[in-house]
Amino acid sequence: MIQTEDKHAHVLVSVDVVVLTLVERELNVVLVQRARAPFAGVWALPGGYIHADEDADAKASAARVLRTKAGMEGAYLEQLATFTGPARDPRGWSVAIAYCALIPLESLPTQRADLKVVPVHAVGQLPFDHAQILQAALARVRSKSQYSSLPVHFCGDAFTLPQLQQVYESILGESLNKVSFRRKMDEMQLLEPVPGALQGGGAHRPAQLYRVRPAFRQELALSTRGL
Amino acid sequence: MIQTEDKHAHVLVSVDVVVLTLVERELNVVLVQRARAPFAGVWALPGGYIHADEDADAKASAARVLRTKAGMEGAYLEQLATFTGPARDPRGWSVAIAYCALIPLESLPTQRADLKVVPVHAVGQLPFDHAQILQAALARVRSKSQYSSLPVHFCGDAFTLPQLQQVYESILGESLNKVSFRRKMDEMQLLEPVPGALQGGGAHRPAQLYRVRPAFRQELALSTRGL
DNA sequence: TGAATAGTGTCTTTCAGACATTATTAC
DNA sequence: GTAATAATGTCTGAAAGACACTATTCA
Repeated sequence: MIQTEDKHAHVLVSVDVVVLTLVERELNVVLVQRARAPFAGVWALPGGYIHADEDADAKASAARVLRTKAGMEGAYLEQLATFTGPARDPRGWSVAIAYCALIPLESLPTQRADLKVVPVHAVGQLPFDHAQILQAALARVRSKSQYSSLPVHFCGDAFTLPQLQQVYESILGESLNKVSFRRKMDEMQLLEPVPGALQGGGAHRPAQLYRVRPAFRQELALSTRGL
Repeated sequence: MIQTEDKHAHVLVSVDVVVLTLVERELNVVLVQRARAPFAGVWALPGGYIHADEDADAKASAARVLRTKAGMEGAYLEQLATFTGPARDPRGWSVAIAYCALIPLESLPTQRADLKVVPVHAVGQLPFDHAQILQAALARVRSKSQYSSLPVHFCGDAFTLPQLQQVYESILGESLNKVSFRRKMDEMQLLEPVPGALQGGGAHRPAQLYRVRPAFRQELALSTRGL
């Protein structure tokens, strides 16, 4: 490394992940108890340093943080924004590359004392600028849910259209027109029926089960005019 | 700084800025000639290191880079995304916080030999991953122009509605319905007429001049259903 | 007066939401 | 059959686009 670079080039860089899930129609966020200073013992967003020797990029760092600090695999991950400045971390000028993860409740590990799932409206104080990062994640998810397939990542492998509509309604905080919702889902060509699979169990007509088409497992589908 | 942090915490961090402007209805990008290695003498996106001792955050770093390396003040700036990995910079694992700047052509400095303005379709090879960053900026600008006031930042202080419509059409690459366009501009409450100011000069009816309302000089206005 | 573009009124088409109807299950 | 929800057909109102017409300037 050339000497003249060192003056400015290197600042503290970490990744922080806002893991969101739906619990009883409410957005919840996953917090972990910090193992070390600063803020040892405090509940915070899962985060960690970039490991230049093993991470292919910051997204890989975020995935590794989820795996090692929250025992979580396979969540949908997208970069949110990067938060910077001298005040956000007591150790000095720092950079946090924030990611947003969406995961079905069933895929969260259970029985971990260092993990908790909290309704987003009931999250109290958070260390660093994690409250601001959480707000940015919520704004992003609510905004993208208006015109994209993002919310399917809160569902498991197979789900019914009424279930998916309820997921959208929970995120957007408003009820949606059933006919319009189905028209839009159809237009996006996001889903395919699971052949012969119906979800019964109630005293009523069973619903067709659907799954996300392979093309949209990693990519989002967009609807031109919203919803 | 605690010893155990140093192993992972510090990686090379810079900001890169995609400065876009409209030249004769074409999106153009500002390139600067790099003064030093790596890629000394090569045309690239303006970029530089974060100065932890003087920058309030990465956005301030980006503004400083524009000021010092491109002689540019007052451009609209928004964070684009952060690009990371071991391969993007020959010096090793690095982080580039990319910003997107929009500026009217008239506000660009002239007569600078180390600056050039290139149509985005005619940009050749770029060093680092700057081609990818440029593509991300173009996708962002084109996408946001479909439903927001973003394109007004390509216009100067006062402009006519036909001029603004042409700016939108240039970015989106399609012609827009005049009546609908004006309805949308009206709904967004983005503009106010400059009292008594008309733009004449042609052999036809002169057009009313408008300016962006103060509330939207930094914030974007959004249109619910696009355009 | 004619050519050119600005600005507006109005009709048509398209799309989203409301409502109603049929389908299928458990009891 | 009755109750309950799934799934779909159809009508209505709102919004976007097409088109035409008026307004204002210069030559």
